[in-house]
Amino acid sequence: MKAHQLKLYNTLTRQKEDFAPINAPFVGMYVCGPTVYGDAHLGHGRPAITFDTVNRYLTHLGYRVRYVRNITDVGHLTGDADEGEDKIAKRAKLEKLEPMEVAQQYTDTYHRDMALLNTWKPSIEPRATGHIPEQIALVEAILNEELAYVVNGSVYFDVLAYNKRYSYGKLSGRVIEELVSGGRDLDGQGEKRNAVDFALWKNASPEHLMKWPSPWGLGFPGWHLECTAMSSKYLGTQFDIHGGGMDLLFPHHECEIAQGNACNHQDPAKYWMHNNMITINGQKMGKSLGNFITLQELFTGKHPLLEQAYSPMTIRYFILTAHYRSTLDFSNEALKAAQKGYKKIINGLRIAKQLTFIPQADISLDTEQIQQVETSIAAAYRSMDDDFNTAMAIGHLFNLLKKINSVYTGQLASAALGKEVFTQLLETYRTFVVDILGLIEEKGEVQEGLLNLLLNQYTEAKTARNYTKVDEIRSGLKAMGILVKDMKDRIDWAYEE
RNA sequence: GGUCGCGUGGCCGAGUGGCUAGGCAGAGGUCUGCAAAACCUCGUACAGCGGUUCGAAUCCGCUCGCGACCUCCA
Repeated sequence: MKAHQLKLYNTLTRQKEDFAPINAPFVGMYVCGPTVYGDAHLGHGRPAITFDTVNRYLTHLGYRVRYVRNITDVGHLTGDADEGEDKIAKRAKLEKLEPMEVAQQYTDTYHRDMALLNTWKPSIEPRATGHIPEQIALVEAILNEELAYVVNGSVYFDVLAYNKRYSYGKLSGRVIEELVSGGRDLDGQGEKRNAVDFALWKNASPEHLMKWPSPWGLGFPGWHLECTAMSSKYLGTQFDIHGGGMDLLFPHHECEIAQGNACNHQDPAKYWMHNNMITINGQKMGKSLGNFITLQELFTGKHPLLEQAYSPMTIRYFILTAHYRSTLDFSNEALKAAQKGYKKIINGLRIAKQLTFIPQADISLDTEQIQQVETSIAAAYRSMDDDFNTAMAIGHLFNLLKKINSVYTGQLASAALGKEVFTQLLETYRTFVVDILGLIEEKGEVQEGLLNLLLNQYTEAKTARNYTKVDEIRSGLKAMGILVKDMKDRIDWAYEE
């Protein structure tokens, strides 16, 4: 294995930095998970796939990753600044269910969709409601530091007091004075001393469904607190990577940094990574805009904007063809192109599995071909080392695929590459596609035994020059998504692209 | 209004101061019973206007257009 200098873009410093884990070979990574009050949509797919790929690549490089991704099942309020209603409780009222029933239901569908997208499960997936004591302890610690205050059974973080000792706004680049003066919600400040303050603990009204006893009375934790509680519990007070969507940068992640410093006197994470948004017609796809498409709708094609269904692997491939820090625009055209690209990659995988090295004494090494292969392999790794540039890595994979296909069709002899390079070609391709990018063959209804029977018939008919029958079989299989490929010396098949 | 980012060929989407991104679509070719697949070749793009430079799509400035965050949001 070559030496890799992985670089990643750190939102905190706004530049690419050499990745150096605090305690190599161990890597601690925390990623903000979903609030389980609705079906997962494309926007949830992006961070899940992005950080799954980070996880996969770090693992590939030999790091031992502990990947923690939370489930938010309480504390997320609707409406403005700490004044709204709990999202899950709201949904529960609508559906006449227990809040935990709602949370369970959407946790299950989230897991189902994430499995379909072939994301690895997190090492630990903690729930906010399972960490109430830890969160209460944090509130007490922050109160002890005199960086929070109690009002009517609620506790608020005192941002101005904090900013005297630390620096609030360093992640998002906010300037505290502007936040204070230029704040928009002049009306709904309520109990807070200042609009920039945020809730650590909220007093629960009598009709509130989810509430716990605390030193300040019955209540529930503020949204930002859970991530601090769970990340520090499972990864320590300072860990390597904190990930999430760009929309969480402010205020959520900013508040996490503030809470971490207030309790532990250090920044919670060394590297902050943020994936960009998925847009639709140039606008962010999100719940607030109501323009989101759920993953299930994509998989089934049941949505007015969808011209057809797109498989989970097509979605995964689609997301990986863009760099994670770029916005990615949704369109049927782009999805269809992704579908074809994905099929091409996967057919290459099938082919790579079949190919073996054939020594041929009469064929000499082709240095130009060898160099092209070696260059592409190195470039694929370099792309991943450069802030997980999957889009570029995929480009190089297609170059490798061309070589594989050339060997497959007999246009390039494996002997011309030499055994070592040939083996490396197949191995690198497989490793990137399956292990790193997480693209796998989707279980089709293809029964290989039946298919081979048909293909034998096909070959027989062809030998007999019964082209009517040949065409019949070919078009019949095509209707089922199978392409028959007439090779020089044999018949093969592929998924239709 | 404040902060930040973006504008690449028909579409999507990478990118580095001079060296082919790639995919999809399209054209031609090889192969083929005909196709398909695969492979080879091709378009010669970087919002506009200035500037820095031997040389910029890549650096700087301005203009135009778009978006994100500032409020729950992946």
